[in-house]
Amino acid sequence: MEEKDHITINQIADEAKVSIATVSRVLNGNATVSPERKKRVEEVIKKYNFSPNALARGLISRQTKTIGVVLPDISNPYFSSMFLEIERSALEAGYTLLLCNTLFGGSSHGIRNTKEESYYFQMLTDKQVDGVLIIGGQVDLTTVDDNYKQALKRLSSQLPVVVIGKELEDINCIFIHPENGQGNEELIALSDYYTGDGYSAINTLVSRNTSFTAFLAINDNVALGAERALLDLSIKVPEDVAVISCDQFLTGEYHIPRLTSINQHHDLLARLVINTLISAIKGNSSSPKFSLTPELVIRESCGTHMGIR
Amino acid sequence: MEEKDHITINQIADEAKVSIATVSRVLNGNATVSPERKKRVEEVIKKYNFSPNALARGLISRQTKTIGVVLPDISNPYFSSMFLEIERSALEAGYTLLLCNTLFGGSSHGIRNTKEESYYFQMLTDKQVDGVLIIGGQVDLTTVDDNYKQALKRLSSQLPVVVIGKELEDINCIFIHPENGQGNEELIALSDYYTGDGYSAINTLVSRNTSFTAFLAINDNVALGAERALLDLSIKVPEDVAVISCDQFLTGEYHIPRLTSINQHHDLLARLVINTLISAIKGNSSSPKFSLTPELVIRESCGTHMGIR
DNA sequence: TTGAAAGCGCTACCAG
DNA sequence: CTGGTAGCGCTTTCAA
Repeated sequence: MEEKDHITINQIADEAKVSIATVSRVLNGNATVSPERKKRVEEVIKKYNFSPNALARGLISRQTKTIGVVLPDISNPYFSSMFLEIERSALEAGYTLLLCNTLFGGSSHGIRNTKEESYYFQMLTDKQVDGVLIIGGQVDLTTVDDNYKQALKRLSSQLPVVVIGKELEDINCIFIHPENGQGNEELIALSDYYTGDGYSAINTLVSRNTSFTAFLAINDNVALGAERALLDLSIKVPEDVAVISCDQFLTGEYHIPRLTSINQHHDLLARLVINTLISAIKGNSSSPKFSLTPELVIRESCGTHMGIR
Repeated sequence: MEEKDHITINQIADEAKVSIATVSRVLNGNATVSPERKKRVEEVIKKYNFSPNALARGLISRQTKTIGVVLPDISNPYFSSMFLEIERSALEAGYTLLLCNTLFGGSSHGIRNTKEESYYFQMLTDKQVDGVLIIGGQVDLTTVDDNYKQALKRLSSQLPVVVIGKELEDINCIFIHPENGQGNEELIALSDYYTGDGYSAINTLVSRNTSFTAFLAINDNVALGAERALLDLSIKVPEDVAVISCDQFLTGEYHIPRLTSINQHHDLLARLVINTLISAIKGNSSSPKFSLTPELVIRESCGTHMGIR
């Protein structure tokens, strides 16, 4: 690409016949500048469509207005819907998001990254993000890898970190963990977030010769896989087995049969975590008190339209 | 958050008893440093786990190793699968991605951002990204908004931009546009990428009193909505109408009925565009020659398992 | 091979 | 209210 000329604060100052300090002042609007000079500067800024270099700014102000988001897989509706909510709140507060998919546990598309979490953590600190949001991944494991703990500990010793996941001892992050999976614990056979997992979960249950009349999936994808498996086994939904999901995506409404879901208010959770992080960035490091009451959204897949319950 | 001490190249230099220039040299490994000094510096770096500030680096080297990705909606499987592929290639080349969802046309979750494309473009240039990748959105419209064109023109006059979308005159981007929607043009009623669009498309077709025996959806979500609509109208899939999608996601395999799809090799497209952008960043601005031949993946929804074709 | 020093573009302090 | 100036942390000449 050919050399593009770029305008700096110096050229604006020159042309407006003021010092760069004055240009900086009108740019930031925090100090008082005389009306004439201000107008002159603003005109030149507009003329060249000047906008200050965020690197130089960040270097001195020590904030980049950028937040790192680390999650397993953005192609999973659970994470993408969270991400969109997070992005919206971040935007409102003037932040931009650096997204890192660790692809921990693989992805729905068979794509794998080779970097581990610590790589992303380092990169994010190098780029001087103002804070990091971690959604699931390693932290969801029963036993968390020691290297990961080390990396997370180091990360959180350098900047504010909010984690959606269960608390780890001796690590200075804000952990936010909505209570999932209460009730209906009779039969559990799930391992992951994907369609294939729902499919094999049903097969596992059936091969165990256990009998069940309801299936609670962690998300819509898993529910879809389960329904497919049930059909393949000639088990009818919802006559023989009711299927319930835990997502609240619009597609549930279009499923055949329409999916009954538990609304866990992911949107609220997303807003909660990003706002917590932003306020931590601003110096307020208290953990938020919250409670998100799950809510059942009844549709066909649990059998209510047939009078079954 | 309490003040975190941060280590700089100066402290490394002090402790290793060399100049900062020497530390910089071992950091970058481009100039020769005597073995003893090099070892000394490396030890101190390791001791403090030092990693250089990317802002300072970017300010002087004029590259941030960051790429902006602007797309309508990451919660749409088409975009998220592309994004994952893009991210993988970017990572391999040492780049990080700044993701911007314009939510142009709304999102599958009803979330809307209030910023328009030009806002993201400005932010990306401010943050000195090395290049920008634009996937769909405004560029997909029949008539592109003038403000958008202006913004895109300005953006591409400052840094390399690769666009997946149809070419716009007089704008210095690299446009890459896979040929979609060839054949089967008998009846078109689609407007967008979402499940609801598929649902209403079917209703539109039916209300027009047109008769059709096949429905080609732009993606799996639209196909799902169409199937639901057909069922609601007591039209059987695939007996009465065959449904075909253009995605290649794993969930298609689990649909009821299993979705017949056209594989358009989005993964290859993703790799193509990111590699094109990276090579443009490195100074090679030629448009790539390519052809992606779509491939039909036949499953139940088109009726083949019943001997229909 | 090495260190001193001049910036990258900006903010914020200091005098005036 | 204003301009000069000292850096932010780093890379890269330029001499030695």
